[in-house]
Amino acid sequence: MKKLVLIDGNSLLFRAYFAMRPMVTSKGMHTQGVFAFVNMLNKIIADYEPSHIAVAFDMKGGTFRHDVYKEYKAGRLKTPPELLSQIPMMHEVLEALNIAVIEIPQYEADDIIGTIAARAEADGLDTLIISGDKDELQLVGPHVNVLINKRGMSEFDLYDVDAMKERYGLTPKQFIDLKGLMGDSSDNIPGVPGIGEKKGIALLEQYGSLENLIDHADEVKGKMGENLRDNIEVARMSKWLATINTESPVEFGWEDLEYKAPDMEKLIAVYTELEFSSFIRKLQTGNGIQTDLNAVSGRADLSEGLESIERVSFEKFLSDVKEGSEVYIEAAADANHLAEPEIRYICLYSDEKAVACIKELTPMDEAITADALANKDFKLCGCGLKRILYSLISKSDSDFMPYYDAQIAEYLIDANRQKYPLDKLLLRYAGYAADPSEVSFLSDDVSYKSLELDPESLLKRAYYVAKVRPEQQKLLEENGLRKLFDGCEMPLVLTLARMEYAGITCDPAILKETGAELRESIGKFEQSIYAEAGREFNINSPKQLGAVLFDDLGIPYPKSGKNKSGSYSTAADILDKLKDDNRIVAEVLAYRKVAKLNSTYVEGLLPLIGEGSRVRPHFMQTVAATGRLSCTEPNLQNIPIRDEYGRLIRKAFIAGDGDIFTGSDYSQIELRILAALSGDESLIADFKDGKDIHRATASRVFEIPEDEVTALDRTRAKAVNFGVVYGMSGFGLGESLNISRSEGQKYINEYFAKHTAVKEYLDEQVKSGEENREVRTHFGRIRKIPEFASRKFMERELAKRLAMNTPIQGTAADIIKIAMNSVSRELRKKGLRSRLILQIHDELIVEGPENEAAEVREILENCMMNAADLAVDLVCDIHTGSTWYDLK
DNA sequence: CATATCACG
DNA sequence: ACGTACGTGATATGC
Repeated sequence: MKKLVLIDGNSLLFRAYFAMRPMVTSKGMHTQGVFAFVNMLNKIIADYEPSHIAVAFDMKGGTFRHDVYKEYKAGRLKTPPELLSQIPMMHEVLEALNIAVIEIPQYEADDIIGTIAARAEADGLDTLIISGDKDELQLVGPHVNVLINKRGMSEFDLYDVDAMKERYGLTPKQFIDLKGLMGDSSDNIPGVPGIGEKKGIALLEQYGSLENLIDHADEVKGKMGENLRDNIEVARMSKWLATINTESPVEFGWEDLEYKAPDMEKLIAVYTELEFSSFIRKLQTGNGIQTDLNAVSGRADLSEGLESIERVSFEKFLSDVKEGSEVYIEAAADANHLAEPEIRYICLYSDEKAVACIKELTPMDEAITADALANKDFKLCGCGLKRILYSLISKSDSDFMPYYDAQIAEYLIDANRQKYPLDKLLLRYAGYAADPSEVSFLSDDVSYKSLELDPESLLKRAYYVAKVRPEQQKLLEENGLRKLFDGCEMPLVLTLARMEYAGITCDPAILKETGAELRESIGKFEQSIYAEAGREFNINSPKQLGAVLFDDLGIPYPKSGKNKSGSYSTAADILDKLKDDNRIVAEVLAYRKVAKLNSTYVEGLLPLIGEGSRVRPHFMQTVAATGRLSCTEPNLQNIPIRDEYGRLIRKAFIAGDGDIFTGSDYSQIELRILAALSGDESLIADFKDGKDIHRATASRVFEIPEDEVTALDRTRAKAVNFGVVYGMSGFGLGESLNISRSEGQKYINEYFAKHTAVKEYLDEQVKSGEENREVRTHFGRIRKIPEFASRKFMERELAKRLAMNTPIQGTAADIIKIAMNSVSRELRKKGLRSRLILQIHDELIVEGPENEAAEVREILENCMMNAADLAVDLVCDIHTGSTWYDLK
């Protein structure tokens, strides 16, 4: 039996687009519609095994229906440009898949499908029609079934004649009559007023067809009968509009529609452009389609290049490749942050000379090798260089030069990505679909397993980075990111490696002592809470806690709804409102504080203390979308400070013998940046005059003299200042100040009335952000904001806030990164033993001998103040102390 | 593995 | 007409 599949391209692509979260390629193409469509297509073909297949599309311009009724489909929302641009892509994919695409001017996809289905019926083919809307149900017949896509992309309803009867009580032909009566608001087909699906079906059950109903229109009673008699012509036209034309001028032969194997070369090219790596991998692992991918995917080219590399010894490599050359490097180096790292192999590759070496190292020659490498001043290229540099600097105090890191480059191109695996970069920039067997050593968490990798795989990585680089670098340059990359991010790779290797001493004895006190405190609160509750339960379980507080004890829940999982929120801001009236609530809050300190900052930290009692965190350079760093294992950027009790944790972090910490933090850096970027005269003047910015803001906004500003005024102004940076809403401000939404909004309005330049600046960020779907920091760092294209209100609102916040937070991140590089460089240049050890977003901490502290202070101040030249000065507060706690 | 909570800037 | 301030990481619970 021959089986035909007919697909309504427009309606399914539309469905596919809205069923998926946005997918955007590195070049900014939106692809989720095509992706979901192809996914569905693959499934249909696998499940249904058609002998013939075609996809019909609507064409631009009017249809024969518009000639009769020009309001046809009027009032439709404009198709989003992100979807529109996917229609030509879809055509390309279908062409590569060798699936017939049919479109005819003046006719809709429905008509094409109806016509082909009619011909199929006559010629004895079984037809399956797939669509996203129900118009096609009228085509159902003994040999024609219709699949209607429900929400998601994987769920479908199958309609045959019986299913039609069951669902609507109608024959497929009567379905057209129903449309004539009820109309169709999405196509702007009027129908008879007052008749919807229910009444329409009832009438058709009684009279059989629209025509017969019209003949007996007099019999219909009441208002409905009146409406019907007044709209007979409307009903006739509506039915005509809704009728699919099964005699459209489609010219085809069945041989044109035969299902054939895809054009692999074309398909891989298209998938590559769309960055559909998972589809390409599926093609490779077979999945029904057999082909020689080596020949078409470009892999042959890469492996040929790889094989033609001349292999030399490490010594010969150093003598052949001249000093200062670009060298691609990879290493089996574990960058162990608990003990001294180990380097087992080093691979070097010169793309220019097409030579490579693999050197196996023993603990004996690690240092000599690292020194020898450093002496050549190579420009080091790789993917994830920080790990390699960490291990190299642990063996040699020489200088190394990170020059091109593909992971960092990709982060600058698109900071929203969660991971930057080399196989994705290869596909994107070298058109090379990695073999599944390669994916494991191309993933971006090789740092955890690099020691187990065989040297050939390491060399492959180095070589692949060289193949990624040309196109990636081009994109970097086209986006104006080269300066940020060369001048800031690449030097930072080494700066961070040095910071990580330095680490900070954390005294486990002090920590354990604190832990003992905390555990005692936890026990006391537990007993007291159990006593008040009348029973024991798990206080750490928000679910159980909510039940105890709001059900058992009957404390009134101060919020309107419950949260999404249907339980009470027991978050601190909720409990805060209840703690004065309920002793148990206050105790729960206190319990939470000590429990948090113990689990995260005592128990969590202890196992991360390594050799020499030092903790060595990982500063992550490609995580935060704004350009900030993040810090893990342990996260030393969120060690408690706000509460005195938590702050005591910092006493465990102590400077080395004879050493001292010097910490320097930028004063109000984000508000200074806001003042500078917006050019707001009053803010700039406040900073020039060295004023307390929150007090000055309160004075101006609330129109009271500065010396009459109360503590409450200042608190409120401070919240407003925070709010401005976050892209605040009346609600958000209200929430943070425990005032009403409208009162919050009032403050915002008053703030903007006094700071029109700030208002204009933020509006401009939103406007250009919306236009370009991205914003930039002062130093040109890009954050793409695809949320602007969302059809969800909430996400579009988020997009606006991101557009306001990112340039500010990101510029601050740029500035401190620049400062870090110069601090690190200066300290080494001056031959000091002091080293940069921590960065906490607006603060740098240096550790070193006490007798260097004065010079360190000067270096910190100079480097931090001069990191940027803005309309507002950058000011730092500097402190010293022998523990982190004392750094205040 | 997702959710809730809470630590920091 | 919709839910709500920006950016992170670690821990515990519970499906």
